Amino acid sequence: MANLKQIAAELSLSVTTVSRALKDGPEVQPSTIARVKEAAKRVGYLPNHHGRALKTGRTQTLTAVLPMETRDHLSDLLKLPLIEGMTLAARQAGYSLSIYSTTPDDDPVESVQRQLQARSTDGLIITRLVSGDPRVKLLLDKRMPFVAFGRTDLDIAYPYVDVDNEQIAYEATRRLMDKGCRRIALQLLVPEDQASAMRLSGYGRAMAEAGIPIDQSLIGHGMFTMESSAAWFDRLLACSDPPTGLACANELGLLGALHALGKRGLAPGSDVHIVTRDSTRLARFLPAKIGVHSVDMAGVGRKLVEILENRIINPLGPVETILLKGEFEPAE
Amino acid sequence: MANLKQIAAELSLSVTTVSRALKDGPEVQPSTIARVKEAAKRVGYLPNHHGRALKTGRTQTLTAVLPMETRDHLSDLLKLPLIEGMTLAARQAGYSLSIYSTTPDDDPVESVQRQLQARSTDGLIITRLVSGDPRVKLLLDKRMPFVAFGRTDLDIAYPYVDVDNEQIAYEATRRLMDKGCRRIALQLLVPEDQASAMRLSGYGRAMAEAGIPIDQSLIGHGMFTMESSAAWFDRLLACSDPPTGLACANELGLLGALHALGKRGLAPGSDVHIVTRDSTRLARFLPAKIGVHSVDMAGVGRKLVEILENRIINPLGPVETILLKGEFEPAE
DNA sequence: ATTTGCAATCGTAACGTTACGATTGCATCG
DNA sequence: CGATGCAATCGTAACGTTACGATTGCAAAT
Repeated sequence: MANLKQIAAELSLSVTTVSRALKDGPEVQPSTIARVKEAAKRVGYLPNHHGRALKTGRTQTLTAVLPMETRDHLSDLLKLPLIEGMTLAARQAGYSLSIYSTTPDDDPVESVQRQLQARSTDGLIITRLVSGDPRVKLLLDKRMPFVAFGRTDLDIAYPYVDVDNEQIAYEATRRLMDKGCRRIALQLLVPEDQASAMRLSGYGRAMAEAGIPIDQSLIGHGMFTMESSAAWFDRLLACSDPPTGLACANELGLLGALHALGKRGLAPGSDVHIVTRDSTRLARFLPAKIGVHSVDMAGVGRKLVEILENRIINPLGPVETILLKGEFEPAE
Repeated sequence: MANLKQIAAELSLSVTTVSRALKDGPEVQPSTIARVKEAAKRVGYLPNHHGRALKTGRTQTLTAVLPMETRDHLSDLLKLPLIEGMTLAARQAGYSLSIYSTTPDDDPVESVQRQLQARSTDGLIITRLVSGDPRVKLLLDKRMPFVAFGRTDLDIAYPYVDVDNEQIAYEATRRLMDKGCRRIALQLLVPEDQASAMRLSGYGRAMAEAGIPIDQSLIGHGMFTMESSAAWFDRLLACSDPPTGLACANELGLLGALHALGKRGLAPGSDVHIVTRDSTRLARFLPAKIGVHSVDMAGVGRKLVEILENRIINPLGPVETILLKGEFEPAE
């Protein structure tokens, strides 16, 4: 493998000059730069990542910490476009992206701490923020560049990209009301999950405006998988006063609910009106009338990387935040 | 950040001894080892990744090259469990996993070459093999440890994990015939894609056994997205002699086809029998009778990492290959 | 008393890069 | 003509780690 030393020897230059020439240092004569670059190309020189990292402290690696909801790998599908968006944007910016999957058994704070201490990454992307998320404080304290997908309820400025879950849930609930629904079921993940909390808040706002009291039994927690969603919705449908509307947490929640409906011979769009969030565009292709809030997760991924990159380059720069409105698409 | 030097200074030992003690070197007195480890723990020592990598040439990083089928991030859903399986297994083995997404515009060989030259990874996971895939020869030549998800038609031994697509497609076709189908449509990706080639071969075998001539118009290529699948199947259904059976390429192909069926008011399981491959377990939850070949992609991811790890540790060891049978699950 | 053998530890160099502070050669100025 | 300034380049040290070949101290053997 070619290195600076070899190129230097070949051209009777110093390693320093070669190093500088390759980054167009103003101290080097243009003709020398050209000679060096030609030689570098000829011998197929590529800078050694680790030599550089050791010297500069920069690794050109970003790390995304992604939680798996369940132990057996059945994760929210939005992660796929998110990952693709992040990896592509990272690559374009000259970074490589490392995925750190965590299981429900992992302590989220410890996962972050490990990344911090090893100093093997230039920046961190954290997701699934919880109320008062301790990772935010930790990362700010340690001055590790990071960006969050999602907000939390802390009174600190930090960079994030988030979807306006409150607004989306509000709108979703309103749509269902427009269809005549008054008993509206809502899927959430866990109460600590800040996105779920915001969704609950938006749902509550819409219900309050309509003067409908909230029935706690219609609010489902732990809707991580198709199985849990199906079982939950099946129970609801079996009640004496079953829901006529449903706001799903995500694609998996939707599929589970449809399964429960199908088993009872009920039709989505007539017996029960359904609205869901969707990032794979899957909901649109189901043979069922479903209202869809589509969120461009690949775009979120790109934005996350962009903000993180700025953070790394200029740690004292303005704290960028992005709040995306979901786009509502009525069923055809 | 704590380093060997600091620990050495604190204990009045040499850096060498500290380094050895931390890896339980037999040259170091047990009591010294204990002292060193205690100190390391106390100051929160973690080895610097880049110092080590520079010295040893090992990076403790694996890279998975994953192709995006389309420019706009709508990828085969099997990638999600695959990624999760890989990242978890990599983490357990002490590696971090880097995802290198490629777009249809990227040259696959060049993508691999870049990884090779930068020497920033200990091993490569390549996927979506094509006929006579040049990457296999390249990686063997350059002695870069790698493992493939999928086989190719080269007469060289190399490590891989693959799904028996020939068998799955054969079985799928047979199932459809058992339902009485004779006009059976088949979804493929691209002709070069080796998995598609195997599926075509299995389909052909079943058709030949049943004495049914193959109608090329029933074989759909480019079934990467729900859109393309829907459009294709819609055209087929409009024919004078439409298919009564369909073997889908994957979840997205299935959803697209269901969409086309739904638009025409046709029912899966009666008007058209459907069989699909599934790794997200999504197909099982659709309100439709669908035969499912379920493939445990998280398991595939784990196996890939396992084999790659062995390859890195012992490059001259036996070439491990794994061929997974798909598990057929009839619709309930 | 000197040598030998061994256990425990050490010092140095090296991996490839970059930052910093020299050093050189040459033209220009007073 | 000697001093000054500048452009171009250089040498060295350092990042944190590990490999290799010393070196030390001490007990046992000659």
